[in-house]
Amino acid sequence: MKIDSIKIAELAGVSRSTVSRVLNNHPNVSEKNRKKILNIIDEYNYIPNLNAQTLAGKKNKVIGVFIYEPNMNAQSTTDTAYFMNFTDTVVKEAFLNNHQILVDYLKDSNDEKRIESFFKNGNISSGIFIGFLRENLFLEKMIESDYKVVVVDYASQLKDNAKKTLYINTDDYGGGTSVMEEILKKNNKKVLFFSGDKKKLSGLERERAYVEALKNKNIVINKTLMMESDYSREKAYENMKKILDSNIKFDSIFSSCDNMLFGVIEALKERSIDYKNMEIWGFDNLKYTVPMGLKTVSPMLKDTAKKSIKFLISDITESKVEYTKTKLIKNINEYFEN
Amino acid sequence: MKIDSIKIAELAGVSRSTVSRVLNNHPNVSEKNRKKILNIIDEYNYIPNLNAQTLAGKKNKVIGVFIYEPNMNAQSTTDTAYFMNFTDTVVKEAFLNNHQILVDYLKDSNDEKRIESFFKNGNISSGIFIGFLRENLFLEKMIESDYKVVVVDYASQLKDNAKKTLYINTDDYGGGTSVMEEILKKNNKKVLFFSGDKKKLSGLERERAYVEALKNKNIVINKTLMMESDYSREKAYENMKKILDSNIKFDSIFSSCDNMLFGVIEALKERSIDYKNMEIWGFDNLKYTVPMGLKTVSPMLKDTAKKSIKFLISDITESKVEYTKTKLIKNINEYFEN
DNA sequence: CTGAAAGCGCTTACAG
DNA sequence: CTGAAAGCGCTTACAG
Repeated sequence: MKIDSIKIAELAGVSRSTVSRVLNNHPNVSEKNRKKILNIIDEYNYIPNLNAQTLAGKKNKVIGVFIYEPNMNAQSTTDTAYFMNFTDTVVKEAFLNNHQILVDYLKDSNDEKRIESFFKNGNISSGIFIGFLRENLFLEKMIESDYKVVVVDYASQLKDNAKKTLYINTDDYGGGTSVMEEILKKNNKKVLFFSGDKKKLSGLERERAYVEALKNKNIVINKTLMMESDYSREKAYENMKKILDSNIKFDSIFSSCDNMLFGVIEALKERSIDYKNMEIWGFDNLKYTVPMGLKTVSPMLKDTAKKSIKFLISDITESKVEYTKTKLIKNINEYFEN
Repeated sequence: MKIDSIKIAELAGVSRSTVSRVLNNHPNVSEKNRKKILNIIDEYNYIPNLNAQTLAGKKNKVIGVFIYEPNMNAQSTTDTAYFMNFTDTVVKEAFLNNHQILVDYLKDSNDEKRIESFFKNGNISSGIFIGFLRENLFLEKMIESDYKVVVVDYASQLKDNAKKTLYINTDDYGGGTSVMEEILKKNNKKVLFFSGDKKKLSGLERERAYVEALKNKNIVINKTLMMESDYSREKAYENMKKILDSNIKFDSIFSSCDNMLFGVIEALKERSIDYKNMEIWGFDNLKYTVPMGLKTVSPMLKDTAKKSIKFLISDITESKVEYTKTKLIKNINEYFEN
C-alpha cells in the first residue's frame, strides 16, 4: 500500500499542511494533533519522500565526497587507499551524526558539471573535496560559491572571496620537521630526499620541512640528494637506482610518501643493500609500511574527517583554515593504536 | 540565472515535452529540433534536476552500499577496513559506469526504515548489502522485494522467493581448502584452528574447509585444536594464551581471519615462541598481514565488487548465486600484485 | 492553531 | 513529430 502525507492526513483527520508541520518540527501545532499524527506515522511506517522534500526546498542529509583522480579508468591501478581511508572515517562520522555520504570521483569537466548539479539541485547538502591540485579552477569556483564545502590539503591561505569554506590541512610541515629531527639527531648528515608532487600542497610543504631542517642545523643543502618525483612508486624506484648507480653517498632516507618509499626499498633490496640499521622514513602511514619494519608519519585522517563533518553539519558559515597534527609511527604497536 | 527545462524550451522555441524527449533520448523528435535543443543545453550548461526527475518516475544513477555494523558508535574502534576495501572498488566501478555510490551503515531498525525509504523514494536505484549475519530478517525482506539488490557473503542457497537478487560469495570453502593443502603437504598433523563468527556464512565455510581437509587426509579431528571465536583480535589472543598455558601440542596454525591472526601472533611473541618456520595462515588479506611476513588468502574483493556493479547496472532480473575465487598470498610481491 | 492553494522541476500518456 | 495537461510528493506563505 502506498502511503503518503495525504493518507496520513486523512487518517489523522487533518490537512497535509499540519502533517508537514509535525514532520518539520514546527511549533504551531496543537499537542493533541501532534501526538495523533506522530502515532499514525509510526504505525504506518511512513517516511516522507526525500526527493519531494528536496524539490520543495528542504535540505537533505547527504554529504558529497569528491575525490580528484585524473587517471581513473578501467585499467588504472592507482592506489587510492589513502582517500578511502579518509572516506571510511567520514562515512562513520556522518552516520553517527545522522547523515549519509555520496562518494564520487572527478576526472574531467563532465564530472564537474555533475557535481555542480548535485549541489544546485540539492542532492547533497554540502561537500568535501580531496586530492585536488593547487589552484584548481573548479575548486576555486566551489570555494567562492554559496555552497558549504571542505577542501582537504589544498591550500594554506584562505582565498579573499572564500565563502562557507573550511580549508583543512595535514600539518605536513610539522610532520616533515619531526621526521628530520629523528634523522638528524642520530647524527646523519646526508639525507636522501624524495619529493612528492609539487602540484599538491603536501609536496611543497614536506620539501620545505626537509630544507628548513637542514638549514637550522647548518647543513649545506646538496641538490643531488633531492630527487624530484610525483608520489609514484615507479619513479622513486628509478630514482633510487640512479642514486645507486652514481657514487652519491647518503646515510639516511626521507621519502615524502610511503608509496615512493616502497619503490626505494625495492631498489635497495635488488642490490642486496642492508638498510636495516639506516634511518628510513616515509609519510602517510599506508597500511603496509610499518608492518614491513619501516617508519612513517600518520596524517591522522580520522581527525581531519571528524573536523570536516563537524564543520559541515554545524551552522558555521565563516571560512577558515585548520590543521591536523601528525604523529610519528615507529613500530607495530603505534601502528595499531593509530 | 536559474535555468530549467522551461527556459530551454523557450530558447529553442519548443515545448518542455520536446526538451524532455531529447533529454531522455526518445526517438520521436525531429533531427532539427534535437540538434537545436542539444546546443542550447550545452551552451547554458543545463543539467536537469535529479530530484524532479526521480519524483517524476525516472531512475537515478545512485547505488547504495549498506554495511551492517551493530557496534557502530562514537567510541567504536571496529576495523571496517575490509568493507572499505570493498566499497573503494565499488565506487570506482560505479564511476566508470557513470553511477555514484551512497554509503551508509546499518545498526538498528531506524536505519532499516531509512534504507527502505531510499529504495521506495528512488534516492537509490539499487543496493549492495554486506556484513550481514545469516538469516537477517531485514535482508530477507529486501531479497524478496522488487528492489534490485546484491547480498555479499550472506548465504549460499538461493531463497525460493528471491527476486532480482544476486547472492555473491567469496569462495571461502575453496580458499580454506587451499590453505589446508599448503599446511598438510608440509606434513603437519596438528593444525590449530581459529574459527570465525558462525553467524556469518564465512565463519561456517572456512571451518568446513578445515574439517573436510583433515577428513580427506584421514586425520582424526581433535576438538581441542579448534578454537571458537568471533573474528575479534582480543578473543583470539586469549584463546592462544590458553593453548600455550595448556599442554596441547600444535605444529601449524590456520586462523580464519587475519584480524584474529594478529592476536595469535601477539600471544606467541609474548612467550618468545619462535614461529618463523611454522606454517601459519590467516584469511582476508588485511593490509598488514603479508608485510608482517605472514601468509593469507585474498578474497579478491575487486572481483566481487565488479560483479556486483555489473549485475546492478545490467537489466538482468533473475536471481542467482555467484562465487569469487580466492587467491593465496604468500609474499610481498603477490601482495602488491593483488 | 489550521487549511486551501501555489510551487518545486521534471516525465509521460494522451490527443492531435 | 509536437504540445497541453496531469501527476510525482512534498513545503510554505497566506489568509483566517
